[in-house]
Amino acid sequence: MKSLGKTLKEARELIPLTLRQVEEVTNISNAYLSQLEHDKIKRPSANVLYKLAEIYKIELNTLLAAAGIIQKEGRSKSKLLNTIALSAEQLTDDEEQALLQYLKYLRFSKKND
Amino acid sequence: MKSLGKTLKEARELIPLTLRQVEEVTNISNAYLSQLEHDKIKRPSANVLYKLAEIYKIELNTLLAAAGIIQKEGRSKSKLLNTIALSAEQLTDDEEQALLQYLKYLRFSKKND
DNA sequence: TAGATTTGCTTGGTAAATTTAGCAAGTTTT
DNA sequence: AAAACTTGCTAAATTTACCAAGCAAATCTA
Repeated sequence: MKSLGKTLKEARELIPLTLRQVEEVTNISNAYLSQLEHDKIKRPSANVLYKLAEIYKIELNTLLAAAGIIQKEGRSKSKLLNTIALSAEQLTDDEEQALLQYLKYLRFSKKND
Repeated sequence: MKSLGKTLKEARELIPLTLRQVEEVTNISNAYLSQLEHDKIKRPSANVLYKLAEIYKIELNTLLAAAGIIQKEGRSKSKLLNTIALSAEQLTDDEEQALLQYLKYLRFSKKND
């Protein structure tokens, strides 16, 4: 299971945002964000986790699971997939098509091995 | 909107359980539980909220709302993005990583044009 | 090439979360 | 009726989340 810090850092870099940009939106200091990403914080407040889930466009359950608070993800396979899907919101139509094409390619090449 | 403390106290008395019984199950001290029920705690950890939602058999969202962390419900995704997420469910972890890499590449090339 | 900005990070301090200890009012037991 | 236990509560002590300030490496600018 990926740690909370790693989960947060991946989500942030995927968008991508700097620590200070996240600070500006969430009012969570960049210092604290850095500590979170290095797993220095054991029990962050629900407030913080929710704000980050919101800005990173990932499910709160994903963060709760990464933080070891809940065990299983419900039924959606992985949190990375939510990350992929939702962060794709900022892509242009062309880029979205390209991503779909690439997905098709992945699945196709899978069939022939 | 009912306060977090009132929500917790009502839920506990409905079962019913004493503060010390809840403490035994959750490892949250009865002293702290009492403070929670009197709204002395502004930002409880996600850990605490989740454990209490579990033992009281109420939705975590209910507690988050009572704590003023979330307001409403509803998450809207575009259909195309759902397609992406659903298709990606059949991928292996390696393929998932490849997709992530490709998304990053799309983002990156977008930044420099 | 040097100054200015940006970025992630660490350190030190403070306010707030959480626990320990213990009290007062009830309830049970003998 | 008084030990003995239970229950909710609070003050004090401890731990930790969270922030302000500032540093070093990287990147940008002139």
